[in-house]
Amino acid sequence: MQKKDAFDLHLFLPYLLNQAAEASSLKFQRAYKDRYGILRTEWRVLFHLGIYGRMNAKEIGLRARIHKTKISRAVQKLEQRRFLTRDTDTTDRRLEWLTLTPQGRAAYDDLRALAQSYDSELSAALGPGEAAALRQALQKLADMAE
Amino acid sequence: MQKKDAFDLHLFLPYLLNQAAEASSLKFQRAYKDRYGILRTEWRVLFHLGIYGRMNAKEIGLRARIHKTKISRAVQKLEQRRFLTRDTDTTDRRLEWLTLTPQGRAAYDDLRALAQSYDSELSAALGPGEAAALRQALQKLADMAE
DNA sequence: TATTGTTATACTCTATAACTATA
DNA sequence: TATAGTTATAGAGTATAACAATA
Repeated sequence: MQKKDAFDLHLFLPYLLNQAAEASSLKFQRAYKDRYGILRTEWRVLFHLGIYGRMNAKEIGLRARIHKTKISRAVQKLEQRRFLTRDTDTTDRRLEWLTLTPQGRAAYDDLRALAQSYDSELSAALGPGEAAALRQALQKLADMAE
Repeated sequence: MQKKDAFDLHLFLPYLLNQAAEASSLKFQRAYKDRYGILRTEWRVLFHLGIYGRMNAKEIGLRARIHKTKISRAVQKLEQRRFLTRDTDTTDRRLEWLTLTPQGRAAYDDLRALAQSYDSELSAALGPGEAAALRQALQKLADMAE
């Protein structure tokens, strides 16, 4: 029996979101780490280049809401692993265009397939309607903090 | 126009969950940090003691799924801030019973009220039905990783 | 002066092994 | 031997200020 002012921590959204995010990230995290030795920001940058093609750091930062310092370091790592190449823009030499190498694209293709099947697995566990509703609610929350 | 094999990163559940968790945690995180100078694990331990009363580290770890080393450090910090006291169990001297001090309870009461109003705010932004469905889906995901 | 990207630095969070003291 | 809790250490993630090069 609970008191009038009872508070259920396990229903508190920020707490619950963290638990779910951590649990659902673990499996995928191990995959990109074990297979390619990359970290969170690095796979996110890899995916942006895989999905949208050639981009510069600024654009990636805007789309993924990642700070430029994180991107800078992730790009260095991905370059060291020969997953991307950098080309200075010819008219504005502050800009660097990033492109996946064949190796980078192969890693992306592999991880994307994995992400897709893992996402399907999670969606199936939730049920299709529930999964769609979940995505919508999460996007609302993510956008609130703009 | 998207290719057949297009993958929308922003619909990938682990990614989306992280974005929403981070966004929704920020505001509350600043509150407990600015007001009481405590960190994530510390407020979680504080809340467990506030909600359930006297507990030992093991019990907190089981309920909150926090590793014992994290709890150990959080308890030390909370003790330094005079938010809790430790009492060795009389029959099994390996056990330490943790109890909030009046200061600890005051901090809990303050933060709990804040958490409640923040949670209401988030729920209202989502709509009541959607918020309930969200909580249910998140609990399913959090429990999957047991 | 403003912008793109880099470097330095500090703090937060997580994971694991090894340890103590008790049982 | 097993358990409750501690310490040490490393790795991963985040945040911010200051900087160089270019516009």
